[in-house]
Amino acid sequence: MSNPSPAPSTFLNVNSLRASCSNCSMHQLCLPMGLGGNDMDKLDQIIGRRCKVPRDGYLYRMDDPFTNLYAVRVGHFKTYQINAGGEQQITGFQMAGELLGMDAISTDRHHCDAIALEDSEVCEIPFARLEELFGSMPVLLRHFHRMMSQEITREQSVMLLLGNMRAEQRFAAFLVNLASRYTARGYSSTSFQLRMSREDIGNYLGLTIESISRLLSRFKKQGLLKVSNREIELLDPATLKAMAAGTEICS
Amino acid sequence: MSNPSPAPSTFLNVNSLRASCSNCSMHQLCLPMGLGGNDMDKLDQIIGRRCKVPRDGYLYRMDDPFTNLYAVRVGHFKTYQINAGGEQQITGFQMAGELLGMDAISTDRHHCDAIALEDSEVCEIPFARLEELFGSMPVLLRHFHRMMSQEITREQSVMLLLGNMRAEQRFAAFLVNLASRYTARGYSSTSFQLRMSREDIGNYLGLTIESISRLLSRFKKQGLLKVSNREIELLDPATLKAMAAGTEICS
DNA sequence: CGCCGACTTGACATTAATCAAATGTAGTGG
DNA sequence: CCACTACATTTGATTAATGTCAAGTCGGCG
Repeated sequence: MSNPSPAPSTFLNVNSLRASCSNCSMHQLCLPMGLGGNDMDKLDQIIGRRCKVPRDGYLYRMDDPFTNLYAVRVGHFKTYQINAGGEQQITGFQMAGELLGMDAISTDRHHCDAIALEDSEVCEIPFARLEELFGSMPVLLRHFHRMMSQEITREQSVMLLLGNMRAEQRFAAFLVNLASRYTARGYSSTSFQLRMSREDIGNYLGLTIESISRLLSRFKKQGLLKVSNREIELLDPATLKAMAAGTEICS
Repeated sequence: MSNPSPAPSTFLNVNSLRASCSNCSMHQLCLPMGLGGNDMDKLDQIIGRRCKVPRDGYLYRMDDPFTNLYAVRVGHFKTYQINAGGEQQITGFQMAGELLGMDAISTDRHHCDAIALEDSEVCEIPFARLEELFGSMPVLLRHFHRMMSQEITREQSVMLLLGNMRAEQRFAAFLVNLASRYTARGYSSTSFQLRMSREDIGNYLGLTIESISRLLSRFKKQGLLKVSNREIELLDPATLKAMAAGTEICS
């Protein structure tokens, strides 16, 4: 519930390097997926600065005017909403190759805060210029639609998680989801570091920090994983997957 | 949890009338919003059949191949997900002027079931043909992006609701949301009929049918609303809004 | 009239939240 | 290297919110 209130001064630490999709290791997962060399060049030309965001720095804040989408190049982010009563809900954790800011298109203002979980880098994508490209680059447009659609289905999965799953199941689903995203990026699917605090995990999953801590202890005792601070090793991914899917035999 | 299992035979009851945006009362809320007469005609030309879907009939089912988006012309729908363990989560209730099927773009298969809550009508929008229009109709494309983005923000609000709100707050938010959508459609914001069962409401809000029933009784006793079967009259919308926002003084 | 499904209400159980310590960890300065 | 602080995490005891189970009631329809 309590907001960490990172220093608001650290907005964007601009790096004069221009971003380039062609030589970015994430281009198979990110916006330029499937583009030919020619189209890739055109996209490169509109992509703006490559920006560094320090740990706990804001990438953007709720109600900021919307001008850019951001693609995560390095690092991790969290996005969260706050309502009038001060209740906060983390709506996602974003990693390299994922797009931030699509929720702002509908009103031209950002609907959430985005904060870096570690020192990170993003590519700035001026949305107006991206729209100009759409007319002549159907492959780009199609992939952009897929990315928005994917965000919709991701959120639907979270709705299922928050609306119908027990604590244990939520947490298993969370771990399995992280594992699969790291796999897609060429990292180990069983060993990784949590970039977010227990509190952030709990907030995202609709649970308290104490519940997360207890679940970690229990999973460890059950031999499902090893944990040391934020370092995680999944010892029994199959059982975790079954728990997440709700198909585990008994409990 | 238990699925009503509507007759799967009632897929689409085709009506030979062609849909037309120009004379549809929903065009200010729906996909053609803001289009000039010329563009509207072009959109009309690609829009396929106008389809009737009987109450409890499926508009589409999970894993069906994706070819069309659907705009609700008349009636109401619900969409829901089911996971491997059989857990079900209603992800939305759609009314006239709202678009169904955007979650299918990412994989070319529908990610949820869509069922009519009453006898309804939709306009079929062949997505491949819509994409062809995007190149030459930037206004249409922009509005389509707004609609997808709006769906993302809607789902984020539901995440906040499911992750952080108490039962009472969730239900107030649900009622207030319905009221505002009816207002936007020119209907009363204080008197309307619930098109969905208590069970559906509970499922959507992550609560049980008993909780919904008790909340209705309590709100009635507190003078916040009148209820008779599915007929609702909001007597104190201001307090309901404050409850939904989490800004109500005490409880 | 009587049945059926949808809803309501009550009694009780359970899950996860809350409250309260205790412990661990990282960073800082001596 | 160590003491010290601030903060994050773990663990335990208790409570509160909501779920579960079990009757009942209501309304519509054949």
